[in-house]
Amino acid sequence: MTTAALTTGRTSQPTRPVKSSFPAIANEAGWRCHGNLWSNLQEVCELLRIPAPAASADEEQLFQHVRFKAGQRVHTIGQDFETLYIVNSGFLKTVLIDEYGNEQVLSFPMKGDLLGIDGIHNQHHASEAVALSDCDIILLPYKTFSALGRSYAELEQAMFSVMSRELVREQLMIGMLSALSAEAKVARFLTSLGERFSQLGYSGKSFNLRMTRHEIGSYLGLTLETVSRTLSAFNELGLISVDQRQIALLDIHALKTLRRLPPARARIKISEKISEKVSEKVSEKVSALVGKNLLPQWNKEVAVV
Amino acid sequence: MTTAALTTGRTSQPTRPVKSSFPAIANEAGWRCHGNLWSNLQEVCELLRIPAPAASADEEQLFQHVRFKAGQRVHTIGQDFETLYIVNSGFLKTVLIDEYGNEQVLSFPMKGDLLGIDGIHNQHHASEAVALSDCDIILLPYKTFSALGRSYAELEQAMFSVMSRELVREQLMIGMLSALSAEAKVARFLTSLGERFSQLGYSGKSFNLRMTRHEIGSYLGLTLETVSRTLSAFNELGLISVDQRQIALLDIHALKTLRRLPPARARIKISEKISEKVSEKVSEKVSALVGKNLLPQWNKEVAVV
DNA sequence: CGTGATGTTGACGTTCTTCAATAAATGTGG
DNA sequence: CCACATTTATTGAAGAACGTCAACATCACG
Repeated sequence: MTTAALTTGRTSQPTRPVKSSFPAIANEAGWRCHGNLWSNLQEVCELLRIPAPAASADEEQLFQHVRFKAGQRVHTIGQDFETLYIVNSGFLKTVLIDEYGNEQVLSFPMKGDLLGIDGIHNQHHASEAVALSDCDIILLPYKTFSALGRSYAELEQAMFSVMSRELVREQLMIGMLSALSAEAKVARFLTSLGERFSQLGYSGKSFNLRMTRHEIGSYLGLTLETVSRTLSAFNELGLISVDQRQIALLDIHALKTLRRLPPARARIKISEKISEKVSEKVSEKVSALVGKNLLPQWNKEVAVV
Repeated sequence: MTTAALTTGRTSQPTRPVKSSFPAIANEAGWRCHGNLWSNLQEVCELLRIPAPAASADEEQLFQHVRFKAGQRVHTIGQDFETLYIVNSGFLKTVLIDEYGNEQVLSFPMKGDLLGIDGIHNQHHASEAVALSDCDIILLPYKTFSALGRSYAELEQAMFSVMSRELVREQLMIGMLSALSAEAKVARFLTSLGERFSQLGYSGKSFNLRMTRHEIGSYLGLTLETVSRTLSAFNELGLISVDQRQIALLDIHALKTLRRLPPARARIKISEKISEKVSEKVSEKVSALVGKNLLPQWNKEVAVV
């Protein structure tokens, strides 16, 4: 299908808001295929969204790029930890494998994300990073990084900040996993994906999912069927449009504030009413329903000493 | 109110551990009650289970202790980040507060745990730490820590390791939250608490819970009723004995490997059978049942490229 | 001793999973 | 390029697991 073709084309190399003024290397796909690419510290910092240390141009340190094909592993559980990884392009998942060999998806890293932090402790990786599309990854050998930290105190500081950021992200994930309904989980998953895409310069309202329903379900603590059903429900309500992995967010506000969908029988009425009116009213309708089943679980908790 | 005032007063302007020629003080509880206690870097590192840097005795740095009464907050959400905290004694919870004021428990720190990491990013705390019992906390002002890191590279390295450890812990938490049944969550919660206690030199088999059923439920993504019922079920099965907050773990192996309990009607038969036999057989019985409902959710996932 | 916080237990309902059947998409080898 | 197998996605029906509501018991604390 056209969709499919478009999708693959896009995942492998989306048109990039390039900062073309770079002298050494421009981030263009064509340049890479014949060999490796290298990035300097400044590029790395930019990618990680941390302030670059004032470059002392003499001791210019370069970092190697490595390409992974979809399905390949960047690192595996138990593997010796030697290097951190920064995603320059492509999409991945990180997973935990439990005692029975089942995957538990922990995150879906993309451009600008840092991989491998979990290996610092124990010198072994606790999780596994798998490429969901072809990826371009920058190697940041931990020894090199440590040495650099000694020269640039800001760098060390920035790395603490990145790790802290990651920790907060996981905390929010924990909160979401234990407190939200299936619908709310899926809704937030979609909006947060959208936000990440738009931060990278892509459309935050229309994008392709790089992962299967199963992987989404694992990430959110749901079954793939529940994910599929929830997406279908959102689609019927006009909150999103979904065709396989092609997603368009139609009512981001409703998705963000949604806590629980009305029961199916009530929903039918709504969509009937919708068909009578202009579709712009959907947002209001749904918003009105949002907040009905508020505080189903922790509502008795009051944050007072 | 008084609490709030106290909290703010204390956290907003903690007395700084100045470089003072204070004599080193032994960690005896009695010595503290009339005033503050101070710890040197070596004690701090010991507490954090990281290698202490070879002490250059001249620039001996001391860190102040602060005591918190049960219910007081060590830091609150949004508060400016100035210092890290190390638990020297006592029990706490860290919580997130959602948009409706509901608490989400993230962890139950105890002796040797590091608090406040989430504040490094953004310079504001993303979570709240509340004392569940009277606590003795060591202040580790971030500025001081950063400065020390410049002198002792190992210290910085160790701090990366601690943060990585924390990250891995949270990853495992995510895995547990999304993959396990209520029974398995409670069982693992108990055994992991036991392990932490025994690492601290207390009994790992018999201890007091410092938190309410509600807090456990929040931590595990369950309601307080489910927690209570599950504990009762374990009690009936002879896996634990529970009386209010006093817990004794009777069959740790079964608790660790348990995935799902047999339905209540089946359970009755078991306990009848048990009463006929010696209670030592409980473990085998339950173990036999464990593994029945294996792989209910992610079992079709195969980790192959 | 009484009051509020905490814990237990039951009955019931809803959400989500499980199982199953089918369809659509993707990849493979001829 | 087409048949084929494989993976992925959709949808339905049935039931289990867990949450909700409620009543009561117990504990902690002033």
